[in-house]
Amino acid sequence: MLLIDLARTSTAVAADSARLAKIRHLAESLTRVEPDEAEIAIAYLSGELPQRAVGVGWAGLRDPPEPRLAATATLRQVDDFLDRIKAQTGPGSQAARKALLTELFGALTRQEQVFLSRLLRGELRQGALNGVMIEAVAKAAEVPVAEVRRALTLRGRLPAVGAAALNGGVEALRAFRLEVGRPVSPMLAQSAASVSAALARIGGPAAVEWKLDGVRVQAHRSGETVTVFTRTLDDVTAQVPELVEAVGALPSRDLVLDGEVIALRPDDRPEPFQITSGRVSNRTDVARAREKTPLTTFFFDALRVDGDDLLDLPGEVRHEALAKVVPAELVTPRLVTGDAASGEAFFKNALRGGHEGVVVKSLLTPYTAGRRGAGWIKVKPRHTLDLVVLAAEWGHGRRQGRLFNLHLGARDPLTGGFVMLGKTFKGLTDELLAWQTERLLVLAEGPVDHWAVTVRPELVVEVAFDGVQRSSRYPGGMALRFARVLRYRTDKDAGQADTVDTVRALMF
DNA sequence: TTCCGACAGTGGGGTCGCAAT
DNA sequence: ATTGCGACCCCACTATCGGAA
Repeated sequence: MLLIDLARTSTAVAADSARLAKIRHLAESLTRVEPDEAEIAIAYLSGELPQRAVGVGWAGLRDPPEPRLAATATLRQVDDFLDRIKAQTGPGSQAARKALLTELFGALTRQEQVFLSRLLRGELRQGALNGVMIEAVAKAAEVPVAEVRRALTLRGRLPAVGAAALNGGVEALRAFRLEVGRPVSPMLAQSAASVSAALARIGGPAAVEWKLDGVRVQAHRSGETVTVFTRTLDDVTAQVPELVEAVGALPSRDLVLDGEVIALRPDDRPEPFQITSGRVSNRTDVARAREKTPLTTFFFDALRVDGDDLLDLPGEVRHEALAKVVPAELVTPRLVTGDAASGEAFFKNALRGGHEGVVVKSLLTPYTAGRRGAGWIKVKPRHTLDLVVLAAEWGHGRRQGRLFNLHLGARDPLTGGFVMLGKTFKGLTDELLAWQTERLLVLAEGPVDHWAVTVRPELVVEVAFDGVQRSSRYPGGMALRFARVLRYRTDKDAGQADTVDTVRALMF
């Protein structure tokens, strides 16, 4: 199949807003693809690369060569090129990568260049990614969607699962099993404002568990071999020796466990997320990193124990299996209750320990990987501040022509000025977007360029956020985590905004 | 030789609008 | 009315390369 074929499909998918129409376009394309190119086609049309990442980003794609007029590149040829680009490492690799990229793009038409460039930047913007592709694969392969989902849960990668469906049908999909050593898509959680709300949504007794602000891990053990994967299914075994040792010491030799690693201080309070994250990412001197920042593991689920696959069993049954093979100190603290007051008390207790919040888990639901099912609901406290808009950036895509991303500042009583604490674009409705664009242009100070607009610091917004973290980016040395707009405070002027001192007090 | 800027990639994430159910 | 999905981006960190000091 030619790349232009996929580029055209992508354009058609983007042009139709109806999801079913997108699915039709994608499925039609998949029915025509050669068996040995199916994996590539599925990956490209769902915004992924078979190589995952090839070391090319925004900067490398800045000035492409003149396009060709005739489209001749096949999927296989493009894929081979990307393999070669990815393989470039060591001295001179940046130039070599750039040269290969130029050669590749020089062989493409304009439409192919645009498609591949978006794909490489991870900005396909056709309104169809994995979720829609699952349906398209099912349609093209004439198999039930549930079969595709089930296989995807167990295999984690849609291109591989989709190719199996197209080439081997239901039978090939049923051949996917939970395999020790091969990561499963992790189960994700919805969120709720309070434990009572979460319990109400679950509608019965539930497990309330500490939510630790660490890194999600999936540990596999087969015999003496332990492998550890992250949420995105990357292998981090070498980076977390503590976890490998802990799992290696368990009595069971056949395990798949779900949990979290976190750096704790000597008093058992958690380090800031930055510390845990940095430790897990460190690959150059793990031994020294471990000495300085040891990791602690907490498991909260078991997907397989001693030959039994537990994915389809109720949460509480899986937890019982977990508790049987994992000592209590390695199990995430939890409370099973149907009582809102006890649940809230447990939540407060987790916060007192310095933790992020809790996850409320149904006792009944199976391990529904990859989708934010209603089986798990996270609850975190919410802080709010009234901050001043210092500038705004223009939006993209559907937000084109609207001032979208706000620069937020707190009042500095010492200087009478404002200290920037971060940005946010979250929580803004279309209506609010239109209003703020108009309002901010009136307040514009200095040039209105294509990137951002600096404004007189007069507009006050109420912002919610999860916490304050240390920052080397911002002059105040702190940044808001997960900031989102709640509403404009038109009743307040900038002089009534919260101060940097208030923010600083929240940092510890 | 060492330092540092630029870039890519990955960790953590929330909220909106739309289509479909 | 509810749910699922994609789009829209945030900040922090590490690793790497390659040019400057």
